[in-house]
Amino acid sequence: MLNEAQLEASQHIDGPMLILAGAGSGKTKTITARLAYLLSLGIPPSSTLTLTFTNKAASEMRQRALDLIEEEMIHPPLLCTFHKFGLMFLKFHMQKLGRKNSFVIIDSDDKKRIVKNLMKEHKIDLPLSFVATVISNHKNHLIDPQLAQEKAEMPNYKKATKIYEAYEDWLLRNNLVDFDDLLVLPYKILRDHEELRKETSERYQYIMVDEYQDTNDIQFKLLQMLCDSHDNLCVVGDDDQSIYGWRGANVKNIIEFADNFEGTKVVKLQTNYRSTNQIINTSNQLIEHNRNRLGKTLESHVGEGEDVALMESLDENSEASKIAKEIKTLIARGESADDIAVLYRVNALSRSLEEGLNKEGVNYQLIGGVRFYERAEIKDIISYLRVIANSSDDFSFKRIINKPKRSIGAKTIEKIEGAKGESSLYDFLKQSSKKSLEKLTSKKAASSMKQLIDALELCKEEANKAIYNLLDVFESNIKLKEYYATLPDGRDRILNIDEFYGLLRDSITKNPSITLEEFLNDISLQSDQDQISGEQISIMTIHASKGLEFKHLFIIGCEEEFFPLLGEDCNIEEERRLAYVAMTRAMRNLTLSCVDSRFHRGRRKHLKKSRFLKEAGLIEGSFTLEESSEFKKGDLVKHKIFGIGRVQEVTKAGKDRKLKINFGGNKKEILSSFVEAV
DNA sequence: TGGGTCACGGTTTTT
DNA sequence: CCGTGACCCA
Repeated sequence: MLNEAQLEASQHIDGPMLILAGAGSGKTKTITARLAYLLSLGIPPSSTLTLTFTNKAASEMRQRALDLIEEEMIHPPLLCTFHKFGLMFLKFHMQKLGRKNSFVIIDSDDKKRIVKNLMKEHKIDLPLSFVATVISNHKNHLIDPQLAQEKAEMPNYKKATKIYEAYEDWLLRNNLVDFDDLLVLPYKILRDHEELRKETSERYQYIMVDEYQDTNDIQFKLLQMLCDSHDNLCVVGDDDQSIYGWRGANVKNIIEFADNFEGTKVVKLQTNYRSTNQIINTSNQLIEHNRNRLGKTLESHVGEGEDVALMESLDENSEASKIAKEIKTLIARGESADDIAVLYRVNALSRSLEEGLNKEGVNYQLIGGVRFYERAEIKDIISYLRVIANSSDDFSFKRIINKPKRSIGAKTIEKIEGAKGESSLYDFLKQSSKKSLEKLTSKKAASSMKQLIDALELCKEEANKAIYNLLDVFESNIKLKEYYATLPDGRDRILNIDEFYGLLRDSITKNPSITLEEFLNDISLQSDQDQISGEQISIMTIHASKGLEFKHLFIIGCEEEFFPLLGEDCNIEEERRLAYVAMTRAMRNLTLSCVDSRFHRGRRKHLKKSRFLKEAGLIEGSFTLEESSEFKKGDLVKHKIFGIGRVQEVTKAGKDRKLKINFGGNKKEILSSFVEAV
């Protein structure tokens, strides 16, 4: 049954609509109801498009929508993530950019490795994350390497844009695309092809977007293109739950939606069906400290429950053991394990928690962390498969050329790269005779390279004719499992490899006509939530908990520095939204936990309680950062002699504070009483 | 080429 | 603390 606002939203047909849906307000229910309503009016399923943030959200919605629809459908409505949509679009239209559609998607780990290699090659030494961000930002703002080069002023940016240029070139030559490309390239194609733009937007007459608060600039632009011939765009989101600013998500998209789309209908869903009064009140109190928001107050429909609990511990070990014990009690009481979760702000906190759970014998599953597809052995197999699917992929080829060991080291690769000219490593080796390779390198290396190519050729053949047998051919020719068996932690690795093989066989069974390329692209779009399955408690970062709910929830690490996580460019409002998201995952019991000290990066650190605890009304007291020191990191201050500078570090000095201040490159340590705020 | 030791630096979050 | 990369010797 839908409530009044939900019904109103679900029965709106034409024109733009913004659904402001608070946490637990039946957002998914409303969109799926709307989708079902549109179809019941006779709108063909194929002319709807629903875009989500994760695969899990997409499949959940698909299931729920199909449940609402009576008749069988030949073409179910298209429901997928933005990136998946981009991928499908590129498969059809990549040639419009003069590129092949047999490309393979690289993940962020690959991207980092490529950037790293390029930096080495160009003898540029900058932080990897900085360069990666510069590249991503430029791509997402449609600034090509040449323009970036012209615009860059600071030397570091100039250097970074050089890498940007080399990186784009590398992707192009190796027939690879990264995550950004999946959105940027479709946008460029639509922008430059009016006919196609018209055709595409006419095809998708009704577009819905979930989690709109986390869309970025390019997604917004892409949506504009898709709405070229109509304005039937319905977006759902909650500005208070925008937590991906660091990845380029722009809260403005949702805050200014009504300004961007004329005649927008706005519906607010403010009744919460998930959490008790206590949880909602605490969360509301917290989020009211944010200034940049549209403003809404959630009301609980569940009624009274237990108070939000605060757990204080001496250190991370006693925190973990207390939580493990409470969880054991809950389970003994008959609660189901999959109703219980523990959340943390940073992955680093999972270790002590895991130890505590293990000690108490609590089964858990860690969502995220070192991801399955990023394990070395899995990446190795993926690299093999990539080479089999796409012989231009030098990056993957270099990863596998000496794994298992074939006595092909850096020297040999260098020589081959020097000789190969324009063709890819693989093609070069394939075309060269053994004799000519022997002239280039050692006899041993030449013959093992030829052997490798022969084995891969066999795999290629098999992949094209009977993909199901590929793995057998692969294993008997490459013997990767045998190699891993010799390693110290070989047993786990073999298990992972078998699991991966199982996955591939599984998707072949589900879709017998799948190509290797399709399989590879599918797995790179997989997200962490896809692995959740019941009977174990879950532990994960707050980001990974987006969209989920748990009856009993613990949030650990509620200390200044860890949460809010205070870093270089800390966005305190986003941290607060993150806390809000975390708290509103809880249905019945919410426990916030903090410790006096925590062991981190080899040191024991003394910590203050999180300001969020105070803001949420859970503790009294006057110890927040603002009150304990007039100045904090990032503040602008003025000194009589040195002028204006920025605070970089605050340390205690008796009663006073010592500030490390950067006066335009000139760094000084000064007592806080000698400067004033600007 | 490959295996060993040692110094260093770093993760906040992810499609 | 841990993992990576640089460097050295067999």
